[in-house]
Amino acid sequence: MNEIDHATEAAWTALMTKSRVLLEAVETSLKSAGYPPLAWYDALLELEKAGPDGLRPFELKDRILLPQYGTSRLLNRMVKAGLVDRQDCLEDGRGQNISISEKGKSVRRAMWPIYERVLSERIGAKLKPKDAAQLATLLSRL
Amino acid sequence: MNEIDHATEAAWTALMTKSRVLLEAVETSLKSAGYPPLAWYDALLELEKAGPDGLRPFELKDRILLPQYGTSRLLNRMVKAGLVDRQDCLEDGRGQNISISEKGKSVRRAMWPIYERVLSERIGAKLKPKDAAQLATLLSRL
DNA sequence: CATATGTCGATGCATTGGCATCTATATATG
DNA sequence: CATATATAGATGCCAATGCATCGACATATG
Repeated sequence: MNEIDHATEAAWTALMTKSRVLLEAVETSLKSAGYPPLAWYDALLELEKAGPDGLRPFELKDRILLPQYGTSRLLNRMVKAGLVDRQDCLEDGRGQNISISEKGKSVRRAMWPIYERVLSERIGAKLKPKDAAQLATLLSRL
Repeated sequence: MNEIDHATEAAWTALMTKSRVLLEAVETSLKSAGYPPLAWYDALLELEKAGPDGLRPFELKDRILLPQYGTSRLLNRMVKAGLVDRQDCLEDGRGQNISISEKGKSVRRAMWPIYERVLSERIGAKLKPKDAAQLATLLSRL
């Protein structure tokens, strides 16, 4: 089997279109409020969830779906911006531990209302919770 | 209203994750088969659908969801690769007409089986047509 | 222990993308 | 018609990304 049916194509097209439009809406809102891109939020959130021990870069990259070099550079920028702390890893001489700083926490907290507002307007207002849940379920099967 | 419910958040997360993973799968397949990125396919398809008169760049940009400067540069590369032809626009001295070349048509045709295979494996095999249609419908409401 | 192989993270190089701005032409307005 | 404003498309500058590869350390294998 290889030919795709019309519904598959429609789902793909809608998936690409809407994800791009929504992502751009989020990015635009964050930027115009003076905040960093969404990728920074994702990284900050994962680091905050990981607790005070933080994460190794290779662990983080799997959670934020960024390539190894992309994660390396993102962390550089975030260190420079003072949002995360980098320290040498004791158990593994090659590695390092990344943890969120207080400033990082506060930036993440400040970004959330902006982010949430877009999601609320663009998704919450358009789909009842049941439909949103159904959407999530269908997507999770991909 | 501004607080988002759990289902909205789950839908958003799944939307971001799956769209990125699927897109990357498509891009990887195309690249490893020696073809250009998906954006080129999209542009070629729109130009082919537009017929022999082709499209003005500003028309194309709306259909492929690219910023003006992105479209300008994409077209540069595609002209250089010989996939599209650019000619001055008669009705508007500022503008130009872009049309797909024979080579462009054949490249698009050759890309499709690669593209389709990924969609088939990643979507068609996972969702019955009815579910895919349901997914498309839910997404279309966003 | 010595060597081969694997994993972690960084980086040089080239390509792509974002932003602001420019030129040229078109259209509107007095 | 003269001037102001708007639109089409290109581009300089800088930042971000992709790719390949590197150096450092870790682990497996003889």
